[in-house]
Amino acid sequence: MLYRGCRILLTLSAGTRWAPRVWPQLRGVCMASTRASPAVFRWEEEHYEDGMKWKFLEHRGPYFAPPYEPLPDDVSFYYDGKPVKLSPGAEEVATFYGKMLDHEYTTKEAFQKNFFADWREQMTNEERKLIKHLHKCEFSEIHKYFFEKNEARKALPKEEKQKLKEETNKIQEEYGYCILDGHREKIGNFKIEPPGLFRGRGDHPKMGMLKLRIMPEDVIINCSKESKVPDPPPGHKWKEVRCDNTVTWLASWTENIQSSIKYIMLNPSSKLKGEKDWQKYETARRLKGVVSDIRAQYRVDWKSREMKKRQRAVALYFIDKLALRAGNEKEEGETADTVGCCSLRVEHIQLYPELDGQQYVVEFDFLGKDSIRYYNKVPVEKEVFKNLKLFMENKNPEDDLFDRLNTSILNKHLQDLMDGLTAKVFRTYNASITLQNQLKELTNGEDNVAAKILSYNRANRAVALLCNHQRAPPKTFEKSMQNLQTKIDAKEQQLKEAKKELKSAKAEHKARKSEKSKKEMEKKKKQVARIEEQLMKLKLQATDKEENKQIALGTSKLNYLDPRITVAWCKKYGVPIEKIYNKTQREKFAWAIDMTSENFEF
DNA sequence: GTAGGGACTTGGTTCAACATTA
DNA sequence: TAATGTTGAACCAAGTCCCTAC
Repeated sequence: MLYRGCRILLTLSAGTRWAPRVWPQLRGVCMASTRASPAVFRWEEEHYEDGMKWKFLEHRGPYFAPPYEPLPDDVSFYYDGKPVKLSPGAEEVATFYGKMLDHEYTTKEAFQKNFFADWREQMTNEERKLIKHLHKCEFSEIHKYFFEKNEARKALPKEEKQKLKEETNKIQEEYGYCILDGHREKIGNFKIEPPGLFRGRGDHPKMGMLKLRIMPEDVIINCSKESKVPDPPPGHKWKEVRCDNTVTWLASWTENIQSSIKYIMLNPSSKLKGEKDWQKYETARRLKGVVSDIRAQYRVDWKSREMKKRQRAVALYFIDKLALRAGNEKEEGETADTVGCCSLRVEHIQLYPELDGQQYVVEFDFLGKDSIRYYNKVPVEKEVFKNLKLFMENKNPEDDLFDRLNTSILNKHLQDLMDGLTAKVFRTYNASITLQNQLKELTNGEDNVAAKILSYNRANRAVALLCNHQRAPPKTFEKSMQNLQTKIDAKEQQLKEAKKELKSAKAEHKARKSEKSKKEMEKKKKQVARIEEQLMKLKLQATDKEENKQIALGTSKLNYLDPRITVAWCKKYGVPIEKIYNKTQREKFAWAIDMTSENFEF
């Protein structure tokens, strides 16, 4: 077994390029390949005790949001038609609302109500006495001011923009990296979230509430004892400086909306995150080995005498077959009303003994994570159908479907079936195995690269569909589809003409049989072939786009698909990895790109 | 078993940068 | 060169799962 922290020393031999960046526990698997890397890394012999994530951690602390800049005098807020100069605190909150005026949020009652209540808390006594109704408030000048400011920024001359960019880069350089066990690692989110109005998704009861400004006094710093503790901004102090090497965060604070903790953590390209990711897929691969036993077991459990067991078995069947999320309980009234498998309610499913020629159909209709609708009609086994009927007996629509089950019970059971198994592993496993199977099915080795990429995207799409990863169709979708069609039409016309020219060149050659006429004919032939290829590329592009309209591929690519499947596929079929993974994705999956051969099997 | 806190992953939207077209 | 379309990165909300205290 490979282990953390074994020594790796890479040297360059003549003829090789830079050695690959290698993580300790990947030793032996990845030595074969090389890839461009800015440096040769040497990992010292490190022994990490149980639960220890690092030995040395040093960083600059978080980057704070810029302070509030008051509005210029010629920009006014109006109440009941009269201009009112607000106190800085109240004015800042007013600008949060004013900026959002053209957003749908501000039309929602809950948003308005929450905003107004929190805004009034920031007002002075006099302001509170005066400003009593939101509908008498006029933010349009504020809105206009920020809109124009934004436009002006966009219209800045090149040099000015360049200057701004350099400043951003400087901040990134200074705050965006840390030193972890001797290596400079990129931080994911080094900026503290600026104050604003909370934008909860779906029907969130807290939307519009004021997200307070975070001060250094709210922030806990985590770094090692031997490191230089980051300086708080002048005149300020940290809430606490601690040294906890059993966690991976560099800084944290508690936000005021849900009083949950927010963290500053490393970028996915870091060793720490990469190792965890790799581990995740290894767990999913272990599930592959036992999944048939587990499936056999839950089928048996459908007939158990214990109601609890039956519910557990049916829920697990859904999680396995439909890739549903676990479905933790949520505090009522604190968040949008969304559910996952274990928290499904009677009202979320409909049973049809027969539907559209199929038997035992279950219709799911509920809001899942991020209030994304899950709608699906699924034929199920007779036993499942009977059980569901039983679970629903004598219940109200708003009652829990699985009243004897929760995620903790389910996960405890799964832990007994396989070490490290939890509900979400099924999603990872089913997503990855689907990709692998679809790629096998859809890829044609004879195809050109463009067609292979379409096949890949189709396989990716099958996974996104399984996981219900949706997106709002892009605003420009119809138009860009039209543009593409125009291009296709033009290309077809071009092809028609080229074919005509070829035909006459052929006739010409038949008549003359000269070297020159032959050359001319060959030239036309090549031209036709070229245009045909271009046309096919465009058509593939159009198909791809159409099929992608409402489906988001990114989430599965980033979180569910074992990158080694993709890397192996690229190698096997000669598709450059850059065609599938962009720069960020290649950085995140560097471990997989390094270690995977074309023979990899998930 | 259950409530609540804590750490970490997953997720869609928005914004900015880049590429292409008019 | 400006306008427009496309892609990638940033953002931060919303999940999962684990642990502890009762």
